[in-house]
Amino acid sequence: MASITKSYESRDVEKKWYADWQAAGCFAGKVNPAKQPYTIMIPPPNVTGVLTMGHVLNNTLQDILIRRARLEGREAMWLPGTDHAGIATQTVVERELRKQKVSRRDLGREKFLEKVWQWRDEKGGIILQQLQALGASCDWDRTQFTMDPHYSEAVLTVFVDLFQKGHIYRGKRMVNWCPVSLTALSDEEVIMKPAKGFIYEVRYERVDAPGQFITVKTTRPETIPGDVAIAVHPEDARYADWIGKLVRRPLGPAAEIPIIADTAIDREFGSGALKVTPAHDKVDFEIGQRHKLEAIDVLDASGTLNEFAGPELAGMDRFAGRKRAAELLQERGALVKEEPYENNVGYSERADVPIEPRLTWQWWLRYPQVEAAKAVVRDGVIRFHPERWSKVYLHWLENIQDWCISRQLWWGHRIPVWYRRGLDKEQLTEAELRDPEKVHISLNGPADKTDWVQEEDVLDTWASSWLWPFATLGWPNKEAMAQRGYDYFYPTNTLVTGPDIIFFWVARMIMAGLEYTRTDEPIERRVPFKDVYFTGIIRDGQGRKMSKSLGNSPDPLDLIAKYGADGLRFGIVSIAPQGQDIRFQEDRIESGKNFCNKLWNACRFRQMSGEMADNSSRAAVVARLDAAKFDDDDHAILDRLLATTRAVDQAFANFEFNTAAQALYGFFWNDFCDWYVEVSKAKLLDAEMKDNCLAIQDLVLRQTLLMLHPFTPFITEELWRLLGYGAEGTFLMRDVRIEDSSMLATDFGVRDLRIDLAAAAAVGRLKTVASEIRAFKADNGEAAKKDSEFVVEASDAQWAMVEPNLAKLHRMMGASSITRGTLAPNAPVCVTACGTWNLIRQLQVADVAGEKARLTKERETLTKHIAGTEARLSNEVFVSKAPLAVLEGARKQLADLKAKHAEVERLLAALG
RNA sequence: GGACCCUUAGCUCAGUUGGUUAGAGCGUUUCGUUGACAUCGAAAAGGUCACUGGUUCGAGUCCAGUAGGGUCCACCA
Repeated sequence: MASITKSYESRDVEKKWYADWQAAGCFAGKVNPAKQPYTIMIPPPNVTGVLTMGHVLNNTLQDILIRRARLEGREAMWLPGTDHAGIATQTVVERELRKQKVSRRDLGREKFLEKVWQWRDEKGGIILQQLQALGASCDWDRTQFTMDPHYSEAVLTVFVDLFQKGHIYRGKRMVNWCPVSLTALSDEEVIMKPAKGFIYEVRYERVDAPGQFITVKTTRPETIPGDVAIAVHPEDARYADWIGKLVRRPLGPAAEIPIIADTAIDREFGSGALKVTPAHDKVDFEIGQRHKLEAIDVLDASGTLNEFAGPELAGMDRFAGRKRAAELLQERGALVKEEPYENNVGYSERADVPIEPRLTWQWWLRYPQVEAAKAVVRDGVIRFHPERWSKVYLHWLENIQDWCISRQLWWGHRIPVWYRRGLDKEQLTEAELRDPEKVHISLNGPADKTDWVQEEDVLDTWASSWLWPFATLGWPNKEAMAQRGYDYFYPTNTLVTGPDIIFFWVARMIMAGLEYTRTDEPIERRVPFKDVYFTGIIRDGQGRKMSKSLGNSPDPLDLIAKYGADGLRFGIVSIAPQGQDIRFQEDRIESGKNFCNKLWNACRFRQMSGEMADNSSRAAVVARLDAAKFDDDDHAILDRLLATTRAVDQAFANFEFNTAAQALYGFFWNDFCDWYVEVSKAKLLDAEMKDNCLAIQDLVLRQTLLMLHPFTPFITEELWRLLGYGAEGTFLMRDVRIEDSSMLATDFGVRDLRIDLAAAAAVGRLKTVASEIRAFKADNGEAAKKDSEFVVEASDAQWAMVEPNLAKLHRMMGASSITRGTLAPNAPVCVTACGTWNLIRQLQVADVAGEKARLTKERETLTKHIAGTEARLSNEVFVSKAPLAVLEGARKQLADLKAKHAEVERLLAALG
């Protein structure tokens, strides 16, 4: 067996095992009726994406779940893939083309799409390779792309179906228009941001009464040429005699526009009058509809003012136009006031420019299954972790708006609608849209394509990714479904994602799942997943969101090189409490690495401590335990092993991964390494004790590696092999079943190894005493290592706790001798639960005053605690109401405190 | 305007049915290289758990309110 090196070098280990796992097909999920399936669908990253810290957290958690499920004997399948990410990808490729001074329109649609595909094949999906460096155990043979042929078929099938069911319609409506991407966006893609600007007070002169003005407040004077009315509240007394009169539009082509009354007007705002510009504001548009007003569009698609804005403004960008408009108004005496103003402006999520409300023809979806989608979350068929996100989810569904699913892009699923050639599609009525003579809607298009013209628009990317949980399993193609195990793997078990896409993706997947899967079966079989775990957002040291533009996100690959994939994984998970945002700290990643090194060295120590015995199975290790040789420490460590196993089981059940990681960290580092391994050093010198002690170490290490494997897969696989737990050709990740706490306990029962809890408690006391003595030594300027002489004045009961552990205690306390006797005069003294310890020095320093001060201080502390405890115990209501355990704990504590207090008193008296 | 979250040690944060003297990591200080590990060990200092009330024998934990920070939703020009 290879010997273990002095420190853990992650790089080679990671490379080797990942390749071996893949070669052995360890990641493949296969239909296996004998096993229970466990499925996760990766949230498909954008095909343009590169690995961020957010991905690291999210995918580490998925890998933890999937690896744990594998160890628990389930058929685990984690399906990877990428999303075609319409706008993002198209933008990237267009940017590259621009470097060559080519625009997509120069190329034309077909050629451009060829370029995009070429880009995807060459540079897309890097992120999936990066995930491999992280150790992600995805079933790579199943990798999906949302524009794979069969996936596209699913997307278009759903479109056609929803159209036929009447959920999809075409309508000319106000949309969020991105003047940079030149496409409509859904409400979810618009981010409201406070924007600093100006608000302008503009006056409009009455036609029938020159010299009389009505003023309005606006932040967008450049749209005044598009004004078609001024609206006031019908009950606003100030304007009662204005309604129905005409005023002159102060900018743009000359026009006289009416004063109208509408209840949408807020009388409190500004002057209580609103300029109505139906083409450029949602509210105005609605007012326009109600009053049958014309909508004058003064902007073109890219946000440039057009001829309807008048010759003074035409051709100007909207922001330049705003400034110019204010100047023109000023010149004409129409500008009453201009003051700085901050308001909320909608920005395009992708292009990060203010969106323009724009009136266009778009395709819309009335969501299906809204009520059912609410019910499954409300009723707990799908559980959210943390639960509070369900409120956010339900609130959105309560106020759901139709979804604008068309995008004026080329990269995406082209809408499967064909118009009869020569038809003006802008003029189609709802009835004509459903007339097969005029409009053809199908998967494959009309037979005679020359007679028809296909819709130019593509579908919103989310209108493909909402089918992810089942389209990836072959839906709707029966053959593909059978081949990919749809029946077996759907519904999936857990979705791990960020709360930021709860509307974009989570809610929509639930609706799609309910609409398209197993409609005749129970609801539990139709939902796309059972548990949704929402991660926190990773922030930088200053609490800012990590983003490319801020450059505050470390490159995970650098972190992997520096700390190892396992170190990174363990570090990030241990600082990620459920559902809380995470402030990234590199030192936590470092401590993940250090933990790996600790694990490595503990195993190294085991290997150096004695011949490796039969570790080939749990039973083999357990068979090597010898109950007759158990001492207190053996009981204590097995007790802690059981407790830790239980804690980890529980943490997994509750999706509390940081709790599990911390439990493992604390157990392994403090209980095992700092105590058990240290006391082992004395035992290993004793031939009688050695074999049993090593068997215990082997058992603890085995169980620890199993529990840690989902968190730190590489190092655990390596050590598993090095310590002989698994044979060549087998893998911890695939061929081993993890024991839960009850299985472990049963094992002990079979071997008649009842864990002695009193012994475990005794070790706890001994630890405390060791710690007290070490502190005592430090207080007295004695080096921890230095061989100190102790004389202990102890009762028989106290000495009985010390004597059997003398060998260990010598080592743990740095003592050359520990003898029972009477206290020496003038020697520093320490009162413990195991007697009063005297430190005998080579050079007696009679610091009576200092010793007295120390003991007096200790007595004060004790007195205070005694008083507190006595007060509680003398409270009758406490005694009658508190549970027995609490009561007894308090009594025991009081007795201990009093004994200690008496001893300190005695020592003080002796000092005089 | 509505909803949710956060406020605990110098820093970043745990603290899941209320229960002894509130924890961890990092940082700081002191001591330590005995063959697992200096990516380490031993120890120390450091907190009126944001504030004010309330419920309770008992509150960091439950309730109400206040202050500060954050997030999401919302058509105030």
